[in-house]
Amino acid sequence: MATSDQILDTATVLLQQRGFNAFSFQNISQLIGIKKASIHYHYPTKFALGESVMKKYRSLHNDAMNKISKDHKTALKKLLAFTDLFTCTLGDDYKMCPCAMLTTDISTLPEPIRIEVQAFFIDSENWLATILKEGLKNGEFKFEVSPTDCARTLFASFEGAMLSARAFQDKNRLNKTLKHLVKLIQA
Amino acid sequence: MATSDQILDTATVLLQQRGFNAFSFQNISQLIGIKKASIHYHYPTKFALGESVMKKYRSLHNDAMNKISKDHKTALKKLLAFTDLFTCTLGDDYKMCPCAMLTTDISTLPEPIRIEVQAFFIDSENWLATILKEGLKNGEFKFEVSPTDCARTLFASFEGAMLSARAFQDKNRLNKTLKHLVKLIQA
DNA sequence: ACTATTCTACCTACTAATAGGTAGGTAATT
DNA sequence: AATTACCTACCTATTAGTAGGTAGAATAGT
Repeated sequence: MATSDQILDTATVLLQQRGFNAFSFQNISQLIGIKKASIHYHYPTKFALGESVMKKYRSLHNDAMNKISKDHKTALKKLLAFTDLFTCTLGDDYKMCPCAMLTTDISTLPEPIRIEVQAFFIDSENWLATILKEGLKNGEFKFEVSPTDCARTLFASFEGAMLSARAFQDKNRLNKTLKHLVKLIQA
Repeated sequence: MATSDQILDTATVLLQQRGFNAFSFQNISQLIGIKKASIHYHYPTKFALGESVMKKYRSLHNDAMNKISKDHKTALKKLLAFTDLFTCTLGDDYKMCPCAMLTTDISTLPEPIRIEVQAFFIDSENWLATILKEGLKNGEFKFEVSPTDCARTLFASFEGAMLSARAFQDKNRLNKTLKHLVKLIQA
């Protein structure tokens, strides 16, 4: 794998595990076996690296959502597949979504990263709103707010559920809450 | 106000705004007008300070919950008053709950702080579960999971809603989601 | 009541480690 | 000859934390 991708992937995991202000160029360099200064050749600043991390993560996340739209027929199955993304992200080491990590750090971050974080929220919420509209129309779901507002509630709640699971190192906290939230909007 | 309390309160706000790994003893000392080294007299280490912050915040939070239990009659009104705590915490500068901040930072924190963070979750969830049980019994609420699981879902979702509001600097994102979540369990 | 001692709550001055970032060189590839 | 992808060596700023000193208040002994 290209060094720039190794840097990006390592930074992504460190961000998910520790947060933006708790990992360093030295951490990355030691993990992939290059010198600290060499990272600056690929990413001039830490902020630039952070922005690239978020851009790639968002792109992969959009790919995953598109795949779900293709692979599943019912709105419910699509929504459940979406919740699986959170379970996968949490993994065995209780990694957070980079978007949630950067949101807590947001007051220390420059505008380009903030915009990427918001874009991640918006992409996810838009995809969810589409699925919710679909499920509302064909009677799979019921909810009394707009699909947009319901999507915002679900996405924020999913992120919160990850946080809770992380605090207790307990995957059940995530899985149970995901299932419960889906049940709450089922017709 | 006693210096140790000034330090504690300043640290609390800095934690809520920036996260544990993005504020320093120097930040605190400059804000309250003492020397950096003097903070170590009151709190030997940054971790000790963090633990004290969380202990005081949890204590005040428990007081607030007890007051709600006394001041309101119906379970619904108690739950709504609870959601107001989140709105107040967010404030005008989009502060997060210290518990959520420390949860993202948790892999960089020692055991005593982790225990405090978990205790904050548990205190909140237990209080919520009591209110939910009450509302379920008298027909104010309906939900198909245990009060404990429902409490966990609600609390995690509330924290997620704060995160979302912070990402967009938009209080509506918090308020709408809080209202929506309450509505979802109303009978 | 007066003195001696101890304690409180700071201070200045320092340390070792680490942070992000830069300058300039080099070996291999194009 | 120029470009790519690194390297060594360095910079300045900042970090948490420590050592040791000091002014003033509280306490104890006579």
